[in-house]
Amino acid sequence: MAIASNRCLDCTVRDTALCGGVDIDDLATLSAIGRRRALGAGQVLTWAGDANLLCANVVAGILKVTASTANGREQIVGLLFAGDFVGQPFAEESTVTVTALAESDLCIYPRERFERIMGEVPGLEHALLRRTMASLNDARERMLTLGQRSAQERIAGFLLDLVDRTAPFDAIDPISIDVPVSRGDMADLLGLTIETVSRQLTRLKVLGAVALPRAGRTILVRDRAILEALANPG
Amino acid sequence: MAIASNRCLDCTVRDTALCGGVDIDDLATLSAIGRRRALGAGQVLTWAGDANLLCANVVAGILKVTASTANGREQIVGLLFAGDFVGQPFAEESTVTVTALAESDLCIYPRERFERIMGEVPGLEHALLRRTMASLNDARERMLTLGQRSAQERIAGFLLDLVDRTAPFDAIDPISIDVPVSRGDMADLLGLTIETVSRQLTRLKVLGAVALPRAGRTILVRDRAILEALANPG
DNA sequence: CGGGATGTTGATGGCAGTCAAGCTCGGTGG
DNA sequence: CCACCGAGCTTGACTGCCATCAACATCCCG
Repeated sequence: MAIASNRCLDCTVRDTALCGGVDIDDLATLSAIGRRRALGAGQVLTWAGDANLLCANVVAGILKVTASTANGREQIVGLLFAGDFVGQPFAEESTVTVTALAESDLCIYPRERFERIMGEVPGLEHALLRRTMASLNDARERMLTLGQRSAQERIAGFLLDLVDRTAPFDAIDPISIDVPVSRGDMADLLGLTIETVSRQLTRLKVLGAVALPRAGRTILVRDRAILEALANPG
Repeated sequence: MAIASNRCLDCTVRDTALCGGVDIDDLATLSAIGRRRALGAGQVLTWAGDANLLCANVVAGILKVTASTANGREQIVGLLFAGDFVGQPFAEESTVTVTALAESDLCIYPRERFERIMGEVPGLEHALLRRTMASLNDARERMLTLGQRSAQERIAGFLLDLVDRTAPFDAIDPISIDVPVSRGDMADLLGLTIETVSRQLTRLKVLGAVALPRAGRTILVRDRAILEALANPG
């Protein structure tokens, strides 16, 4: 028990994850049902349509949450980073597929046991509610993008989100950012095709907004103002 | 107190709304801070960007939740019907605009007081969590539509949703449905333009899937199977 | 150094947006 | 009762953005 508790106290996402607000004593309860699991890039945690057996906290890495049409087209409906919560408590069946985009570590709980603990550990349900509402806000913003914005606006906005995520608030150009997903995933995230993503990026390069060293996942933002103008025209 | 409690017991959405799972005794607490408010068609309950002052239950009517770009394009990110919860507890600022699409009745609570009561009344926070997760599922399905489906698929899927919402499970064609929103709102909901919505509807008419008596908000679904084939091609 | 995965670039076409005109329907007032 | 009017809806002509198909370049890893 003490060992289990210590395991949580040492956790790298102790402060940012769901368990952050939980009392030290209650941590042991959580810890007792949690198991670490590593996922390789491309490995799937849960499939849409399968029985909904688990919840988890992301300890490290990055995962995508996807929904698919009957004929196989895929839409990324969310990205998960260290500290994020994964899963759908109280649902019998999973409605989304969760896939690791890179090596990831998770702290996994059996769903039903996790639900029971939520009723016992004060603050846990509240914390999850806040996270779920934040996810909903995120989803709504993404709906706005998917429904109303042009390819240009989507790419520029995506890059700005990345800058805000990785760089300090008052960072000055140029800022080097590491795109955590492939072009294909960018396309699925933004509701575009790979080719359109690629074309818009080279357009940004021509405009001088970014530089694309060695055609890969590193992007150098040379002029943030240009990106902001393109993301919000008008 | 007894009067207040009775007011809730008589409520037409007592069973379906958030307060459905609340003890009769606790209802009085909720009732004490709730106020009825009627909204005319087109009236706005909350503006995106304004201080987030209230939450509410929809007693009757229909409302839209919208997000907008800086240059005025609008995306409907959700519809609210009788029994649905409105608002963003724990947020200082509202991120969406909520507008009545038709005459609507709400049961309004001051946000901060509602938050306090959530901490006191057992089951309330849990019920809200479940609703929020349902909204998130809804939002994800809509993201899939906005990102990946053609105009044809969007319209057919939308009509099928309406059928499922209004008609009994085993209803046989033809089914008459009442579209609760204007063409313009359909467009904003589906990420299309008014003209495209109109064209796709007449296309469905030509295909024999629907009939459009007197060009308005009533649609007769003649052949549900056609709609299903169009909504899920491939 | 090869081979597969990933990313870029080019040519083309179709779907849906835009602009514009006409239609339908309900309401209003002469 | 009918003429008028305006909002909402439909239809048409045209344009343009982005998807599609295809070839090529680059990167990565054995």
